[in-house]
Order: sequence, then structure tokens, then C-alpha cells
Amino acid sequence: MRDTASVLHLDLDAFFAAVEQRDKPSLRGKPVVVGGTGGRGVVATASYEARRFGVRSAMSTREARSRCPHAAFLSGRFPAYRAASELVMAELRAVSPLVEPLSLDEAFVDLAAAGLPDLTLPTVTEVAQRLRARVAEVTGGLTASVGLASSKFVAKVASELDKPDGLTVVPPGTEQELLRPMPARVIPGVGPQTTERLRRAGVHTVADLEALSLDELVRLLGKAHGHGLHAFARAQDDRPVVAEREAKSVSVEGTYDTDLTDRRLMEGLLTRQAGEVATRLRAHGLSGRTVTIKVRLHDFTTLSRSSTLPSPTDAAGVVARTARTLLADLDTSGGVRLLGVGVSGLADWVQEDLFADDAALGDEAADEVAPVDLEAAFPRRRTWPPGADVVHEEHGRGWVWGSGRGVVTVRFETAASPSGPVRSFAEDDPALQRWTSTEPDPGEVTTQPLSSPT
DNA sequence: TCTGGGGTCCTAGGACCC
DNA sequence: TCTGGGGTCCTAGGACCC
Repeated sequence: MRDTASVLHLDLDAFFAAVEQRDKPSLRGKPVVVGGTGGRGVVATASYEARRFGVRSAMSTREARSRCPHAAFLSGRFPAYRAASELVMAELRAVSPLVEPLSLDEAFVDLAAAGLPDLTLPTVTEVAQRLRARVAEVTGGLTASVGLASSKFVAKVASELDKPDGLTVVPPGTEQELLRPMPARVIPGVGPQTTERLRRAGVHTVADLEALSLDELVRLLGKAHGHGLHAFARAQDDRPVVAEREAKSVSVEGTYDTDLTDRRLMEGLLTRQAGEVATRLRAHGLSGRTVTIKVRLHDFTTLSRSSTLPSPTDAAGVVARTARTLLADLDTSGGVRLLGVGVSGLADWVQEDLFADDAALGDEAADEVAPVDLEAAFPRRRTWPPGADVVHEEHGRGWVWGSGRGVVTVRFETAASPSGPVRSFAEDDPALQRWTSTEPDPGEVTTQPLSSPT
């Protein structure tokens, strides 16, 4: 642990929902829920207005709808979130070369690598405030909460303390007095199961945890976890901020609104997922030796089966055939709610001579798959998901307010032109198109750098 | 019709090798 | 008849994170 508050943790507030409110003025000040909108969807992000009704991340969308029926339920526009995230990460890197993104909306910054004149509290505080202002400026008004402390652990705890749009600085030396009264749950790696185990052992707070010996903790939680908690309970955390981390696996999975029972359909879906995995492997110049399938049964029991190949592959056909073979050994007669395919044991090289063969094999193997109409049974993506950007020949840019029964309702409103009407169209109206371009609208006057995500 | 998707890390047992 | 140990790889499952 360092003796300066030079680890910064930044967390964008209600990120996905905030991007939607930024781009769709009618949603400002209103409850917005972004996440899965299907029958088995869960909430990814709820705006603060929706949180007032008890809507939370990871809650089923069904429950969120019953708690807050008048919220806008949107299925998410990842290109827009990624664009906003990249602008924020660029601002962080302008402060210090040592930036560790944890997700689209969160990152650590090591101010000790920033080349500042000093790392005193006034200096780092000013850097943090300037950074928050820059984030708002460059994203068109998104707010961030920031924590500054002597370690990742405490910086992250600190960023939670004044949300949204706040800054908390923990002076070095005061970490333990901050942590002691907090629930043990604030410690990274302490989730529901560990919390329950600790509760049964009479441990509720960080102070309670601190009273346990290393031996007791290891007995209670195992070696790695025990050692980790022993240190965290004392605010000891030497984990460095790491800029580049290599991917260890690539996977695709899907939960279906109704349980699958048709094996040929499952094989078709696995094959399609294998293709997506292979595409992503190739896009990153990776290949891997271990193919894993994941199967969640109707009763939520989750199975995995894996097979390690003699050499790494990035070929769709090889991944697909391996996946289908693994599925063959499982009893899925009760119905399957989730299927997934992943590749791990990644290497950043491909065996050149095998590459051509594998690629050819890939095409063949894709064709081997049972003749089910996958697109009819499970369309790859719905054309008009709620919240999606669209453009109409006559009315211009807008977004999907609702869809179903052959009709799509569009609100013609963007951050740049916030006063458009709401109109309905036939779903197959050729004048209406998904807006997928990452370029700004032709002719659109953009005053906010992010109003047309790139 | 409770319970997403993309990840990481850890544990534990068995095979196999020296 | 009894008696090893360590190391690595692989597999399956589970907890956790955002």
C-alpha cells in the first residue's frame, strides 16, 4: 500500500440509462431501464428515477416492470455505449498512461504514473475534479463518481460513497477507520455466499472480519479467499494498476424465452454460436485449444463440458463440431433454457498449415447441421428492439418506442432535434431502417461531441 | 413461466510423469 | 506385505464481478 492517495477509481453513473437520456430528451428526468426486454431478461442499468421505485441491476425485467410500469424499457445500444466509454477512457489516458478499464463504465487510474509535481491531497483532488469536468464535457453531460485512495480497494469503496456525481478522497492513514464499520460485503470477492458464511460465523462488518485470525479465515473460506480477506480486512491491498490484460477466453451464450427440447435445434444454435466465437477469435488474432459448452437446464442447474484439442483453432467448423459432440453426452430431455459455447486456452498465434484445412472444414461442418430453420425459430436479432436508433426517409432520425403485432412506433427525437412527433409504421415499411451507421447524420448540426456515437 | 451475458479466479479429483 | 511425493494437465463446478 502506498502513502499517497494516488489510485483513482472512476465510475460513470447509471451509465447505459444516462446515455439513453442524453440522446433522447423525452427520457430525461424519467425512469429508464436498460436490459433484456424479453421474457427472461434482466436489468443491466436503471436510471436514478427508476431506482426510486426499487428497480435494481440484475433484477428480472419482469419484476422491474411490475415495480415501475411507466418506465421506458430499452434493450440497449452498445455501439453508443462503447463510443461514450472510449471518449472517457481517452480522457483518463490523457491524465495518466496507466489506466485499467474494468468495464465500459469503470476504470482505475494510477496517478503515481501521471507525472504530477506532487501527490499531495490538494493536487490529486484537483486532478480528479478536473477529470470529472472533462468527462461531462466530452460525453455531452454524463456524470461520474470518483474515489481517490492509496489502493484499488479503498478507491473503489470511496467512489461509491458520494454517488452520483461525487468525489471522495480517503487520506492515507485513515483507511481502516473508514472501512471498519462497513459491511463485510464491501470487500471484493465477498458475494452472497461468502456473506452468508460470514454471517453464520458472527461476522457482519469489516471490523468483525479483522478480529478473525488468518487460520480461522482459511478454514472458513479456503486458502486463496482466506488470505485475500485477511489482507483486505486490514485495508492491505498491493494490487497494481495494470493497463493491458490479455483475454483468457471468448464465449457466446444465449437464454431462450421458451425452453428448448429439440436436439437438432440445439445443435443449430450451438453451431451458430460457434461461428460467432470463431469470428471474434479471428478478429483479435487469437485461437484456443479448449472448447467448452454451457447448458442451463429448465430447473436452472448449469452444466459444462469441455474438450481440449491437440492444437489451437479459430475455425468455426472445428469449434462447432466439438461443441455438438459435447452436447451429445448430455441429457437435455427436461428442456434447456440456455446454451453457450466458449474457447479458452488462448494463444495469439494460429498454426498456419492447419489454418486452411480448418477453414474449409468450417464451411463443411456448418452445412452438416440439421435442416432446421434457425432464423425462423430464433432470429439472430430483432429488427426493432426498443430504444434502437432508426431513420425514416421522410421524418429523419428517431428511436423505437415500441413494436409488436406488425407495427413499430417511432419517436422522432434526438438530442440534436428534440421536438419530433411519434408515428407508427408497418414493421416491413421500406422507408424505415435501422440506423446502424457510426457516422453522424448528414447535415446534422452537432454541438455535443457524442450525440452521434462513432 | 423468478434468475442475462461476458468474463475471471479458485477448488478438487484423476491421469500421468519423474 | 507395507510404504512416497511433487508437478502438470485436464475436467467440472462454483463464486464472483460489472
